[in-house]
Amino acid sequence: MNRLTLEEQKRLLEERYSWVLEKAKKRQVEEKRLPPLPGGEEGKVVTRFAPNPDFVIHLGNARPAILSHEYARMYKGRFILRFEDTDPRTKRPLAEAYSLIKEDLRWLGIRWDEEYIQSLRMPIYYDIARRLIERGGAYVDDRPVEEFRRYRDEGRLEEYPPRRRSIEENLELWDKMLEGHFGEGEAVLRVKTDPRHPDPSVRDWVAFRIIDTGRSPHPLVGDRYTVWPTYNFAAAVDDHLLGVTHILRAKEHMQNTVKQSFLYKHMGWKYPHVIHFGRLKLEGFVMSKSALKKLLEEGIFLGIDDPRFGTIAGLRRRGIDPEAIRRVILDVGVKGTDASISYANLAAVNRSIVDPKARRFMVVFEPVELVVRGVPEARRLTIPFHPENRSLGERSIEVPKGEARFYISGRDAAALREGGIVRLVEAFNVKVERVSPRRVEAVFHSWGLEEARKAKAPIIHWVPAGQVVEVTVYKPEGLKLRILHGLGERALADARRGEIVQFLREGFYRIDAVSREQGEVVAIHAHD
RNA sequence: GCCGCGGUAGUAUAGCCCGGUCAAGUAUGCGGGCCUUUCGAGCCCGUGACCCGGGUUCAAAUCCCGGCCGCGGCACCA
Repeated sequence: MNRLTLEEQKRLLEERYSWVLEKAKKRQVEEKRLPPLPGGEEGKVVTRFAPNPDFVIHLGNARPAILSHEYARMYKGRFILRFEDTDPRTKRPLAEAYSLIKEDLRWLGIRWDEEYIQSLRMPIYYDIARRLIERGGAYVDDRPVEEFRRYRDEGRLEEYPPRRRSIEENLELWDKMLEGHFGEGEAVLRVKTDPRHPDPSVRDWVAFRIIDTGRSPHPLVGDRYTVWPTYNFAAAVDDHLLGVTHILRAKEHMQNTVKQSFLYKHMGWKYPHVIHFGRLKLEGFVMSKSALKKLLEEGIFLGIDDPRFGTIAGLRRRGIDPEAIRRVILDVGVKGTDASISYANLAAVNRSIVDPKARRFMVVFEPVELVVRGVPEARRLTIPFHPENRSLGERSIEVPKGEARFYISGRDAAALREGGIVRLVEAFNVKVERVSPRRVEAVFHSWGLEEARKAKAPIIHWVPAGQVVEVTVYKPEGLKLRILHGLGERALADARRGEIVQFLREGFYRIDAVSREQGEVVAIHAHD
């Protein structure tokens, strides 16, 4: 084929294999692209990912992160990372979470152009609050909540006395709030909205409340502040100040968009474009932060990155390639409906990414001894780590002359019949003589693959006795973790921690721990 | 209950804005075959969906109305 000229090759390709071309063309066209952003202009798009650092992120959080990042890149714009940590009381930030989240994002291939932490921007929020009051867009409410609710729910919010205060009075009370004249729960700053808005929660929502940081200190700023902006205030202000043009967020924020737009109106700002998408669920995985926290407290889990968790760290530890996560999220896209991804689907995508680069190793579970007599000569078998990708290298295994001992998997041993021929993959063929539960006896038959084919012999994997490493495998099954023990070939002791490998005929695994001295390996099952 | 959003095969998604080319595309799953020194990969064939009911129209997955179902919100959380 390569002796033909390029022209001849082309012609041949077109005549006889045009479908290959069409397929290739098709694939290019179908390479998943995100739909264009409304009002998206090249070089001018600014997006952000704004996690609460109260825990690590999971697959659901990764969606806005990846989509926002992807859009910023697509339009050659800016991507901002912003930590929203303005509730030291009920959603207390976790000091480690800031860096854990960044680690997860980097692993996902996300790079941010700017980084902000809201708890470090408090003076900015205070300043905007003052300007908002000066514009008559907010008032201090120092009455008990019940009273506010009564007015609100009776549709008489216009008559609510604090709402009717003068700007001067509000400025004074605001200063008092900042000076610490009020305790927790004694005063809030409310944004004036449509007092008759159909959604009561929109009516005069809270922009700032008082949190006793003496009792619940903030991990970054301790008790320096007691007047804290709510999510809606801080996020809205920052989106404007940082020049965010497009907000991509889950639909639980829909009402927040409505609330925040009142603030924008008061300030004369233009609200960014917003895209709301549905929730993303990974079937069979625990996703909710609170549920995860609870499980962790109960023990019995390997940590925040337990492979049974839908956290990014958990998926990483399980052997999922970041590219697989990216593809799945891009495939799910920006639809408003909830999506439920099956692990089979994620696994299929992952397999296609990992398969070309995963080294193959032989590991047998429930090992059964196989004794082969009559090996005609000693041989040093050189076996590549990957059937197609030779750049992954090879290892050699010695087979002695005469009697050779191996281990094969219990499952394969159980399927053997006396008198049958079986091929030890990449080695030779044997004829089975005796099968007992713990031991199989066989006699050398032939070296060649052809003979095995002719005899329709099954091809099984094996491990040479005396040259093994102990393999412990964790196999996540829902919330259970099955533990399997096996024997692996010696070369496995050289695997790198974190490497994703294939155990021949047993599926893909991530190497979780290696102890070369002890000859022990721990691996986590990713998928078949 | 109130406010809002949405419903395409088992799952996910394309198409819906700008009705016909859609007896609906793709991926994954599932069934079968080929290939292969793996039960992996690759290749081929098959399977299977427009929530329901009305309306508009020559023509509706696409537009309109109603119903049903799902989801989100209704915090001094994010």
